[in-house]
Amino acid sequence: MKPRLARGLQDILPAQMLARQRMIDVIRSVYERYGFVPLDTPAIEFLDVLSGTGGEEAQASIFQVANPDNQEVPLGLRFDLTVPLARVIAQYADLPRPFRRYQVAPVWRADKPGPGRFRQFTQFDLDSVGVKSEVADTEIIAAACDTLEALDVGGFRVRVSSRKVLNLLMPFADIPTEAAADVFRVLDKLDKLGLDKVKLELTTGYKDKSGDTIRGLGLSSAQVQKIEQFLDIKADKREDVLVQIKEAFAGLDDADSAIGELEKISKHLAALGYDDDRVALDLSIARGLAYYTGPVFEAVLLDAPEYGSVFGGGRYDNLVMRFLGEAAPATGASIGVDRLLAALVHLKRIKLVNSTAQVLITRFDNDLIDDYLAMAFELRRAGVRTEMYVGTAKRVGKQLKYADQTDIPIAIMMGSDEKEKGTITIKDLAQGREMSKDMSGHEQWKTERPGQFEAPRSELVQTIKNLLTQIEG
RNA sequence: GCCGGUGUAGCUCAGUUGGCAGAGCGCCUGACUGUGGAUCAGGAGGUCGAGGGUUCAAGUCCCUCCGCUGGUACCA
Repeated sequence: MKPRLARGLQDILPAQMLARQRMIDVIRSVYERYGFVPLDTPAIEFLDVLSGTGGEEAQASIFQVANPDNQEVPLGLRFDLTVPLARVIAQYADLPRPFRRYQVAPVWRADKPGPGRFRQFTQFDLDSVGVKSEVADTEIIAAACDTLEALDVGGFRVRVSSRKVLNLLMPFADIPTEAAADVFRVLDKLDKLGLDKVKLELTTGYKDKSGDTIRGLGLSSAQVQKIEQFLDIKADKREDVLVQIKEAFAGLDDADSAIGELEKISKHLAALGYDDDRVALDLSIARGLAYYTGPVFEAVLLDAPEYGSVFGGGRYDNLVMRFLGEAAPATGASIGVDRLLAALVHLKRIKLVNSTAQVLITRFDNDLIDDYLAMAFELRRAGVRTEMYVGTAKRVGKQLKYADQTDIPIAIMMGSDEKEKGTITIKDLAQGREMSKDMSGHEQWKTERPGQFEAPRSELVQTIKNLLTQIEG
């Protein structure tokens, strides 16, 4: 049997897993600071529970699971965390409302995999169910900002739009409402394709590089002109954008309430200190749009825009109705954990390391094994993450190399010399590596022993703790 | 899903009109029997993605499948 994985699946090896866990811990702590509570649901749901919203095409990208009890009732793997949340809301009538929950879990989509796009990936979701007010949307957007800041991602921008405001485009450009989904799907490509191609796709269509025919929507030039006018609505300041929107859509039905929503969110955010440089109003984001009903937003990293949206969400007031019959207003956001991690590694804002241990105790002399064990457990009991070398390499050189390869910063050595003196030899591997750059030959290396010093055995814990604070700054 | 590119050592890749399977880095061993770096000397490591076909002969040409990749469609 050849070891292999099915298409679009990946293993997450320790170095990446460690970075990812740290990321998840940070996100969780931000969400709990907002008072959100955790939820978990099974990976497997009834297929009809999953596929209700999207119709038949939606089913195409659901992984189906054979039902061992009844083949007539098929099962599937969840493709997001929002639909299971809607089911939970509808199923547990006595859950407190508002229900504000976070959930981090893998989801599956049987789409074509691409770079940074897998068939199993982990989402970290945050949702408020049962709140109609814009305050809930504001909190979600603020939490997105706080999360990105806590993750130290560098520059980012949250772009906020609104499904309701976008809907105004239809009467504004005199386009039938049935065409809305198609128009938005095309407009969503603006970033990727540029205005010229988008215009072609709105009207006559064109042939792309690979020779594929892109079907046009057949809009008139007057309609496209109106769309262009709409796309011209942009400004650095949220207030200026709001003024432009109001001007453009004055007099249209529902314009006041749609715009009012955005205005309130913008004002709340301003009061909290989330300024124009972090949160912008930008009508060019459409976010798939399928189940969104109100404000929508997404966040991009300014230094890695090619990674696309790393954080996105919006209001979806009708999703729960499917199960419940009554409306349950909801708003939320989702982080693509693996995509964000990939972007941060790319930006060198996360360093991948291969070990959890801070200290490696080398096995210098097998007769002293009990001394080594004693040191290891002394450090562990003091809270220092410690590994005693348990591999087969007898030579200390190899053991040090192992520490190097696994990114363990400190090595401890104790042979009979030290034992007699009551001391230990401590090596700061990173410092030694740094100092060795200026060394001429092996003799100097041997005599100077860079990054290495002796300390009394009795002061083991304190010495290591001091060195760790020094290293980890 | 559709159109194209690509697959050779752990990694990055070279490989001529079809004619003995290669390099750099990494890894292992030693110089250095109490020390990760550097230097030097050796060494291991490949069913050339898989299967089939053409040929005296296939990494090289042809077909099918799989993976990766660029574009496109989809993305609840």
